Amino acid sequence: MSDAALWAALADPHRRAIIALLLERPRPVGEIVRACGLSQPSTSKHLKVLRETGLVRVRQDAQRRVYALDPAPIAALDAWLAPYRKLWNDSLDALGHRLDEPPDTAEPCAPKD
Amino acid sequence: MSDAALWAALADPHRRAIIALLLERPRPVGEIVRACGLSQPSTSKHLKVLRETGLVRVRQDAQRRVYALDPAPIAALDAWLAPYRKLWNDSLDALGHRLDEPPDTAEPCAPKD
DNA sequence: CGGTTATATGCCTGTCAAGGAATGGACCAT
DNA sequence: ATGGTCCATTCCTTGACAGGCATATAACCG
Repeated sequence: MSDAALWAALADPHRRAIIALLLERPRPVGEIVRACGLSQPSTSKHLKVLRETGLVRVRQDAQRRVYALDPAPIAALDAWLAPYRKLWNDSLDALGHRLDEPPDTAEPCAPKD
Repeated sequence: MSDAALWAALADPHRRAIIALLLERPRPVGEIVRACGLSQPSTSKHLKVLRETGLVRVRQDAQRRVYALDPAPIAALDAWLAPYRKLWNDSLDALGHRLDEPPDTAEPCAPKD
């Protein structure tokens, strides 16, 4: 469902930069604006996207809105990653072992459906 | 550098679907075309993007091009993820109401730069 | 209250990427 | 050689998104 939204949110480098900023500590909008060199409205729009995907939470502190990272959605990314991580760990093992492969053409590439 | 390219490549749901297909086993283009319901040219273009980010490799087998997953770039994703994974594991620990990391909040949120 | 700070939203424009259709090109079979 | 299969590339159109500017909203301060 929101898996696509999560990927879309993290696809933007500015948004990843914001995420990285908030990893250090929660920050108000103005600080994020100065850090990522965008205009305040653009930054606000990026924050809105991150909010809607659940990647950040807001806490109101007087006139300021302090944004903080919510790591929960990133867990979904890790879950997506899990099978691939296993695969590349196997690859590293293979490198450590040997490089010659038995005929791995055992799979006849038959269409499954 | 190519970190942005990696994110951009994985941002597209069709490309993630292709990656998932290739996780099971290497496949020729025609099979991928049928599996993801796109036209052959569109599929080829997606495969080109995946090729250019190093996510897949091609092996020529007569007239067919057999694509296979290369998990190496995904390691970069895992590296990116690492700090956040730590964070959300801490959150889970906090849910278990065991906060036996007393001086971990020694960071007074002072502006670093 | 009026002014100021801090943030969000709407509108507009340029850019970029995805998708389809048509085409090109490599390889095989007869 | 010729036709056929499999795949890549080009051209074109369309839609989505980012960014800036102007403006609205909200909270503090006097």
